[in-house]
Amino acid sequence: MFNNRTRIKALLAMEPANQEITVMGWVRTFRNNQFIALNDGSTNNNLQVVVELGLLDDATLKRITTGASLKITGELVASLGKGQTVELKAKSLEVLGDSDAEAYPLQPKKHSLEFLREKAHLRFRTNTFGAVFRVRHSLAFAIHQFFHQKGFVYLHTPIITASDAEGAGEMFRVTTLPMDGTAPRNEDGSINYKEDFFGKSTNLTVSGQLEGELGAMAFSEIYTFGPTFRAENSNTTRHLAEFWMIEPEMAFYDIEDNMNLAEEFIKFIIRFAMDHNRDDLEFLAQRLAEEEKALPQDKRSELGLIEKLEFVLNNAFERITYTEAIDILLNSPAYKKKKFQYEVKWGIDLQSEHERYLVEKHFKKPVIVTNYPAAIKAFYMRLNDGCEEGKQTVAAMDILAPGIGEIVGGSQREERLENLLKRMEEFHIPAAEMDWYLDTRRFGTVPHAGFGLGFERMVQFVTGMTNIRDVIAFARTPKNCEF
RNA sequence: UCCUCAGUAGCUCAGUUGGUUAGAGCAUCUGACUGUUAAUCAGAGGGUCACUGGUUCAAGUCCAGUCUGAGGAGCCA
Repeated sequence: MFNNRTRIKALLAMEPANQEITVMGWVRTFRNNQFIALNDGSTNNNLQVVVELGLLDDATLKRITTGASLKITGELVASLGKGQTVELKAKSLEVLGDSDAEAYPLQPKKHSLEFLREKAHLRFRTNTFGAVFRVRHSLAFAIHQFFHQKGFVYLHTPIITASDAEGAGEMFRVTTLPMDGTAPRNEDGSINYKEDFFGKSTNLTVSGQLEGELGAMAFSEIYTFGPTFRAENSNTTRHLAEFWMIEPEMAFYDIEDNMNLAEEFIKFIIRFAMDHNRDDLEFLAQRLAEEEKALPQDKRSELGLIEKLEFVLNNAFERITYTEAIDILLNSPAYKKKKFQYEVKWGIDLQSEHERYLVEKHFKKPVIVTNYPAAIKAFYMRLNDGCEEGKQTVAAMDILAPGIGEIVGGSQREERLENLLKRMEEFHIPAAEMDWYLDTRRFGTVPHAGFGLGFERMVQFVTGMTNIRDVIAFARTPKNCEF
């Protein structure tokens, strides 16, 4: 019977009245042969367990090492020491699992994030990663709550897909054919995928959007929240080969409705984490402030983590069109001083340096950029009517966040069959393979819109972690698939 | 994939213009102490200087290649 234990989070909130309590957890540090800092993951705060002299024999005392798991029964009393209000006076202590102090990699000291990335199987046991993953959980939970209360249907779109028309990046191939050169061939020497498991060439999904649109054409509003795979050789602090994405898709929404939903959504989940993970966020804020002390003045954040999140909650996102964004860049001191590496003119895709300037220097808050040139955006985005000759735009919207860059990419979808077919032709997408998708425009098409939010980027934004590999349990990146 | 930087003890790092036996703090182990807060004090052990090759009387240090990591860029969420 193990479930009579009290979780440390609950215990720390109790009034001490010499009540008998059983706790279980892992030793963070054992001081003075007398004070155990015990953590069970329910909170970042450790419980101080006091082991009085003579309670345990020397052999047992020696087994209380960093990382060991313990079951302790004792009395909850007001603490005599300064660092905590309550502590557990042990009456009995059982070592559930030993932890060889010489072999256990985590020491009661500060470790680098790079080192902990290599010990990802143990890093949940540190303060920083404990906080990050509790916040990650809260954000995930809040996402379901937000959409559920709005009547959205959670749709599980497929992980394996035969569609390669999304154009959202390089894909991972899924096959059961042998890789030793003996796979069946066509007459022209190419691989014969008719012999493969699904009878065609298949991949891991890069987006659930197209399937999501099918759902929206029946339920009115759906969202997906699942893993997404991109085989890009990206080595950055904001890319993963396997990441989680939230993709709401709404019938009877235009681009304006889409932006309103995205902004409300982001604020809701941040608010949820602020309300439910205050301790964790305060710890992370402190960690970040400590980290930034080492940076030169101009590289430090103007606001602390909590202040940044509060600022986002209390201010409307800036909304500008792509054309306005270009004008701002062209009139910026940075442009006039030739600080930009890449050319700025109408028609370019905004580079990281441009997005950063808009978000971090000019507006200093999240910015929604809309109405991008049609030439640089996906085929399914709705063509805007009445555009100037040579300046055709689409009803796209990207939300740019300080420090992260693009956190949301979305659009109103092209619901007019003729326009969609024309765009697919321009993008060399074979309409025959997309017949199922085109049926939504043939049978009861409606104005609709949606967006994709990169979950890990959102977790980065809320926790202040600068490397995306530190906000997912076991990161998959080029040349790295441990655990 | 491109650019830049880095790889020395379990961890974080120092190591001079190439020159004897490669150092520190923390961790670990042993002992002391016992109301500590990353406890403290004393002592001890711990190294294929990423790997391969080259230059040299002599390489942790110089050169070339490879691998790994970090930051930035591109691709994007």
